[in-house]
Formats: sequence, C-alpha cells, structure tokens
Amino acid sequence: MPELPEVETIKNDLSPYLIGRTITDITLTWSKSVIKPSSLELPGRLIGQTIKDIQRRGKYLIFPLESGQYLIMHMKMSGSLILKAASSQEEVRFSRTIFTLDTGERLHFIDPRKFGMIWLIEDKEEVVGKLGPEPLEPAFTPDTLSKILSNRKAPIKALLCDQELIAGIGNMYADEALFASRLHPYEIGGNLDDKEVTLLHQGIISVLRAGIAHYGASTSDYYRPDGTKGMAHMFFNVAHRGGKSCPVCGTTIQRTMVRNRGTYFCPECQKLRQP
DNA sequence: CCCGGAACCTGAAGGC
DNA sequence: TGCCTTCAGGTTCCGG
Repeated sequence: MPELPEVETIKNDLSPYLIGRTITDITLTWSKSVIKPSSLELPGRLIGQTIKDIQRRGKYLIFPLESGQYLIMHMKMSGSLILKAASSQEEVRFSRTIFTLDTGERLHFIDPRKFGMIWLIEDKEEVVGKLGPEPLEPAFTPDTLSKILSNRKAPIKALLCDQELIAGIGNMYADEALFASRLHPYEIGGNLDDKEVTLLHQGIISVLRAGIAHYGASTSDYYRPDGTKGMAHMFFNVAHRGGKSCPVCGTTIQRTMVRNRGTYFCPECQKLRQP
C-alpha cells in the first residue's frame, strides 16, 4: 500500500527518467481511473505535453507539465508505476493505463484493485488542497501536532491516518509510529500530554524516514518502478506482524480493528491508559 | 464540526 | 482438488 515513503520512492526513482520527457501516447484499459477530465478527453489533452518535474504531496504523485497543467496520480491501495524499456515485449499484468514517452519507454500504471485515480487539471489545489501538513517538512513541529490533536475524541490511530490532519501516513506507518512512541492505538487523541505528543512527533518522523531509506515497504502489492520490492517492511516492529513476538519485550503482537482497519500493536509496550 | 462505518474493487489466502 | 468465504485498505460519502 503506497503511503508517503512508497510514493516518495516512486518519485525519486522516476525523476531521472521522466523529467523533460514528452508523452506521445496513452492507452486506457480501465477508464474509471480517470477522474478529470473525462477519459475520452484525456488523450487529446495529454498527448504532446512535456513533464517538467515530479513532486509528492501526501500520497499523491504530481507531474507539473510545461503547459502549466498538472498530471496527478493516486495509487490507493494496490497501485504501482512500472517503467518498461522501449525494447520490452513482455505483457504487464494488471496494467490499467500506459503512458508512452518520446524515448519509446512505457510507464505502466498497474492497479489490481482498480482503485487508483488520475487527474489532468489546471489547479492542483483542487486535488491536494485539503491535505494536512507534510510531516517531514520543518514546519511540522511538536506544537503543530499538539494543535492537530487537541480536543479530538477519536482514537489516535484514526487521527494519524486522516489525510486532512497530517498528509501521507497510512495504516502501516501509523502502527509503527504508535509503537515507536509506546502509545496504544485506541488512546484518545486529545488526551495525550506534551511529553507523549513530542514522542509521537519523533516517532512519526523516524518511521517515515526509515521507510524512505529502505525504499518503501512491500507488504503486498507495492513495487518500485524497476519492478523490485522495497525493504522497509523487513524492519517493521509491529505492522503486519500479528502473532509474532515484539522485538523489544518478546510479547506476542496483537491485531485489533480501528475504523475497520487491521491494527497491530504490542500489548506490553503500548498500554492503554485507564480512563 | 466530529466520529464511525459502508462502499468501491479483486487477488490471495484460508476453511471445509 | 475446488468452491466458498474472508481479508486487504485509501478515500469518499453518508448517517448519527
């Protein structure tokens, strides 16, 4: 599931190949991926446009174009972008959209579950304008986090995954950040004291940086643009490790549900404060 | 405004 | 061996 570190890795991997390239063709095999404009209009508007840069905002991948427009993609849960050489003949499984470049290379938007989304728009804020702060930007301080959580009554795990509060954290890294700061996922967000908020702030930043350093986590469908997997999941302490032992204390890691999402935690290291 | 849950999808995995 | 059920989860939408 591409979260911030996975999308950042895709951006970094693709940058040297895509910046300055012109899109010469597009093939849509699942047109519902295209949100705006209509899938019928997209080819005519996109073909001939040149990619000026690649950026990431939250879990969105943004391609500013020379025309001033933006091509934006969201991988949702199962999406990947795979770059194939001009000479490649092999069929790409689950390919939903194919962008052909002026080099002859083809960029495949792979999306088994068909949840991914593509936009071509003038104003990128229309798509990413409501997102919360970027957790790896200097402006994201413990004080920022404190203000975000204050008076909130939802479980801290649910708040961490809310893109309008903080951008880019998903299920896996929320679990890892909570383990790093020894907080129980059901803890009420607004109940955290200053010390806990500071620990959580550090935890968020450290698990996201570690994720990027290991090129993202391939727990299921995520692949880097060259087809290889990330390694970040090998260093996870609790995420997707239900039934295994906590690397800190050896207690069996438990799985529960928060907002209908599988949530992993160590019941010994992450104790729920009594009400 | 805030919170929780369903819906969108389909491959993979587990049960019988 | 094979059918059936369940699980996975980012975002949006809707109800309380």
